[in-house]
Amino acid sequence: MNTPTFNIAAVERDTGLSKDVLRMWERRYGFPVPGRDSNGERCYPADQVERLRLIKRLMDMGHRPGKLIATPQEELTALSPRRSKPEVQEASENRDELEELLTLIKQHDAAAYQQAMQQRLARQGLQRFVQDTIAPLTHRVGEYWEDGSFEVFEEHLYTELTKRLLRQAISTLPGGPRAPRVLLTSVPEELHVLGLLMVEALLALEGAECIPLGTQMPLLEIGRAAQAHQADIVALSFSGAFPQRQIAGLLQQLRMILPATTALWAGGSGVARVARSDDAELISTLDDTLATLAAWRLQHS
Amino acid sequence: MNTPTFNIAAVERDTGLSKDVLRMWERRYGFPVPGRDSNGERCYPADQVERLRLIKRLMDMGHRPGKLIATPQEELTALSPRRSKPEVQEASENRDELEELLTLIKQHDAAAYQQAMQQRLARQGLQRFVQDTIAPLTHRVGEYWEDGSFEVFEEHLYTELTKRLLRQAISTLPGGPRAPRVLLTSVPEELHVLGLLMVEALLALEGAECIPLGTQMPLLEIGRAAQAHQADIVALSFSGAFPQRQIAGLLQQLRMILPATTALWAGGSGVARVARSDDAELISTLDDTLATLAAWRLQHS
DNA sequence: CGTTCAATTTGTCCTAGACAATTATCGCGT
DNA sequence: ACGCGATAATTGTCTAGGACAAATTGAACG
Repeated sequence: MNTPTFNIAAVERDTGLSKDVLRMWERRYGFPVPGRDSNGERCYPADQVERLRLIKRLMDMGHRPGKLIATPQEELTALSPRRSKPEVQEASENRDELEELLTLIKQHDAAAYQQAMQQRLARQGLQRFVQDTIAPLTHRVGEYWEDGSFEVFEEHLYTELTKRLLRQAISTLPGGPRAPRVLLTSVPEELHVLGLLMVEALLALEGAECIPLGTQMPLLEIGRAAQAHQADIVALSFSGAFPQRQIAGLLQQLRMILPATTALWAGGSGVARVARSDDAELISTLDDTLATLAAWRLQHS
Repeated sequence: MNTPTFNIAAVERDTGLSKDVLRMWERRYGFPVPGRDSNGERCYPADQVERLRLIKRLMDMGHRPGKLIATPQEELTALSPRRSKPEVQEASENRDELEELLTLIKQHDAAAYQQAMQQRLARQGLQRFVQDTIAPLTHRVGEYWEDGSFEVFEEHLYTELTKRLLRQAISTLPGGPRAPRVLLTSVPEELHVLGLLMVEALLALEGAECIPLGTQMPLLEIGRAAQAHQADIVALSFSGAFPQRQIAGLLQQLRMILPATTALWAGGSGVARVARSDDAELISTLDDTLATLAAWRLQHS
């Protein structure tokens, strides 16, 4: 394995830090300090890219970049989650079972994981499977990812396999015209789809008609789609990684685009800290989803 | 529906044109000409965003931006595909059936589409279903999208429903340890997953063990994943929309990261015009996939 | 008619400054 | 001691134009 160097676009791709931020850090903090090629363009060595990715991960946990960059490399161990989580422990039996499932992922044993999950699904039924297995499991994966126990590719494997399970389960639900019609998608830049699938499963179980459009729909297209499908509700998902500050503005813009009769729901861990407004219903937990659906039905009966 | 304005970041999100390009076009061509807010920052009105998206779509079809921007709005009709395609017509019966399937999508009738596809899958078997139904259908969707017959959200609906069908079909295949072990993924910025799923279906049918990691894996992570899963082959997918010029460099970098014993395959319509090299096997058609697999087996027997 | 070379087009990168939004810190009143 | 508001530090994104290389087109020539 040689040591390739990365240009600034490659570093942006691999770290998620924008070119502007990379140049700004270099100017302000003196890190990173890439070499220059014959054209005077930045060449980042692999070890600096690695450090940048670590810093990004710690930032996503709530640390400040200024501190992180000043810290020497022993911050490698300073990755204890900063957000103090009260960590309401569930019934330990269930917890242990979930840990076992994640152990299978850590061992990269896709087949065993899928089989174990299928069994759980059959035992619990779809609703409890979503609420008691997939949701806490995904949350746990997020924690493991934050404290560095999960590699990126392990998280990807978990996501991919779990997506398949959920989609398969959803496809077995009865079809036919139902109400309300819910359009499920996310805005550009937001590509986490697991939350959408969980919501879809719950709504479909409750008799709603879900129109899954995948992720990354431009705002104007969401408006068109809502009209074409005569959607009663547009449901968006924002992951915790989505820049908080943009959410309120996005919802406001979308509210202006959508007909007044179309409800706008926004869910996912990204909306937890967003201020309430008249633009959209904010849904912070999976239970809220069902409550909000019930409220909608009451209002439209 | 009011007329919201978009800041430059929102336009980048919704059009896929980078901030640099938006500013450059304004400087060079005099379009777009956004208003300015109280901070002197650009505010793009909705109609200009709309025009930019149209221009972007025509560019993806092979037109040059300079010409497009100079053209007045009647280019709306000038969207006949520029790449002259010989269009080898298939047996018209099959063609008509495919058109019917797409008509269901155009009518936004998800349930009918899924049912029709399930029937086809049962009738054709998975391999022929992939090669004779999904592949040409996806190609056709691409053409419809290019000539403006398909809206973005219709293409999304097609993709989402088809993904589900494929994943479901794959999940019914027998499990267990098989060979070779193929790691399937794509690089960051590349999020088209249908091609990967088609390849996965074909390889799984041939007895390969597929490890699906979804899309958007950073290069260094692909290396780690290949090692952790002891992959024999790393297969990447590049869609036609992926910037051609970056592909060769990416493959070269990845080749340096991977152990020499791990094969590197690159497929998808994006690699069609990439020059051959020793870094990776280029796979331009689905048939090539099976041929390349056979060649690998011959070499490792 | 094909091929090579030059001209044009086009995207990305560069520097460096400004400002607004967020977060931290301090001081005050209860 | 603790909550709250005001100031201060931090940090990301925007703006401006200049430069250059990769890709494409067009022209000249064999």
